[in-house]
Amino acid sequence: MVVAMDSWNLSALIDRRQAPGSQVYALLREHIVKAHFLPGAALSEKRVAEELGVSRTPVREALIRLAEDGLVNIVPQSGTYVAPIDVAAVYDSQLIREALECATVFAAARKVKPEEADDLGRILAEQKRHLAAGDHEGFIAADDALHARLIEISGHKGVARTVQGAKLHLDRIRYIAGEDSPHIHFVIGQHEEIIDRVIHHDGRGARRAMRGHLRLVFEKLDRLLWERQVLFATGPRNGRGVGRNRTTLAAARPARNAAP
Amino acid sequence: MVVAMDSWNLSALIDRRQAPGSQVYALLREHIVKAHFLPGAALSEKRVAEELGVSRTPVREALIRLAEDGLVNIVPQSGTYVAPIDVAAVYDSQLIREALECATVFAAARKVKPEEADDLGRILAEQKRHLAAGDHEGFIAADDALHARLIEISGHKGVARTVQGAKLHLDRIRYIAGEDSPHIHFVIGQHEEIIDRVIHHDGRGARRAMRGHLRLVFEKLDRLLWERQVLFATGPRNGRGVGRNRTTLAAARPARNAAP
DNA sequence: CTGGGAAAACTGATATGGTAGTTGCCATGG
DNA sequence: CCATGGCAACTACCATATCAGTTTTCCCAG
Repeated sequence: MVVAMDSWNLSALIDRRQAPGSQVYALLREHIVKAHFLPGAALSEKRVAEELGVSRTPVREALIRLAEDGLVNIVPQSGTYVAPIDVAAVYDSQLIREALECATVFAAARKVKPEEADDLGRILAEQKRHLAAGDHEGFIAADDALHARLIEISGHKGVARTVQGAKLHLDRIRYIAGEDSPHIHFVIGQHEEIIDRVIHHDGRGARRAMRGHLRLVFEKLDRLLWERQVLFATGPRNGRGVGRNRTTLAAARPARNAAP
Repeated sequence: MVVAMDSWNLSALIDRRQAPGSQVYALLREHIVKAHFLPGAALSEKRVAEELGVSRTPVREALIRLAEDGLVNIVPQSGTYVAPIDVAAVYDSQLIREALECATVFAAARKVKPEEADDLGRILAEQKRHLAAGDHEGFIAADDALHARLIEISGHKGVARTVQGAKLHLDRIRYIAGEDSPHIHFVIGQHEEIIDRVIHHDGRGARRAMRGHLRLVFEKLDRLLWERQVLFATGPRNGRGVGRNRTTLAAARPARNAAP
């Protein structure tokens, strides 16, 4: 049976001095990506609103945004459920990330300026420091910062947003997988090579290094995806658990909204 | 002064049998992309709701989605305005589209199956027919269908969504530009080459052809972008027109929400 | 006629009430 | 014991009311 999940531990309450809307979205997204909310869990507007101490309106708006990100499925007049990890969506996300980060790093190698090169070195040093200190959280943050900075240097800052959206689905597995150490040092080395080639305006080399880097990172996630495949969704899912008794199979559903 | 734009001609009313929410979003998006709403125009929740005969709630939700697409700017406690055509965003969109369509067409050449090849030929024939008949609308539709089908064949159907999002900003200029004929025939020829290479499993060739195709299409838009640059926004914009009388310049604004 | 300031009339943001639709439980009949 | 019909409790969806902040307008003093 489904785990009760009675306690959501949403004690990190909303700061009423700021607009609750964006906060609710960010909070729920984090909980879903970090697998605090398991796939299939129901996210009732009413309950979330009560738990967070806000009205249902901002909660509803947050859920709509999450549905666009593909993190929840909104079934009209039925419920909103945390989306299963869609294997196809994960592969799509990997393709998107690889294509965009390779394209931007190529451009970055052309446009990079000396002070930006220094900045890259600084972020990498920081990441090494976090690795040595065993600060996993900081390591991840530095990793994100480095990749984002490379995109920014390419002059296509807006692309970072799209990459971020794709990364959501990759991060969901990443958090389920947990990070194991052996790959980590490879990551540092690869970052070094990418930055080195960018600094020396070697666009093709930087692109090749980036592609290798992203594929190595994905390799582990891909293995996990197959090992625990049964946990995830491969085709169109009906959101609810498998426990149906006798209702006609919900094949012909109204599908009034265009939820992805 | 700003053009009055008293008549919005939103006579295409909402079908109350379906969920209004998605309809409002689609309707507004179309009007913005097709430049029926000009950049800078104010989209008041109240007025749009009255004009469409629905409540303000679904309108608000639609505006939030449009803001995520970068088509409108929501300024808290002030108003929602059609976003100027951001030159940087257009270049970002072009990079995204090129990177993703090249990556997917490469994959499509590997995976394409005979019946899919036939399908591609059928779509192309249809496009030729529309060109001969001077059916511009149909021509565009077939163009979109062809590109979408290629992405689908690659096995990364979800990527189409991201491409569609990027294409929004390109389409905005496309509609302002209007299509002139000389390029059109090049387009057909390039489509032929892409399909031909995909069918013959020539991934690299298909990718090269796709890149050339997308760049040629963008070339004209790019020229227009520079010719009429003054009409668009290059930096952070304040949304409102220039007609301010005496209020202190809204530089230090609360900016409570994280609108892009 | 000009400048300033207060109030009214907007705006989006949030809260809440009512409605249509779906699901699941439970009594009922085979 | 199992299958079925229906009711009750849920859901998301939309409409409406209220709130807080901004902008505009307009009147009056100088």
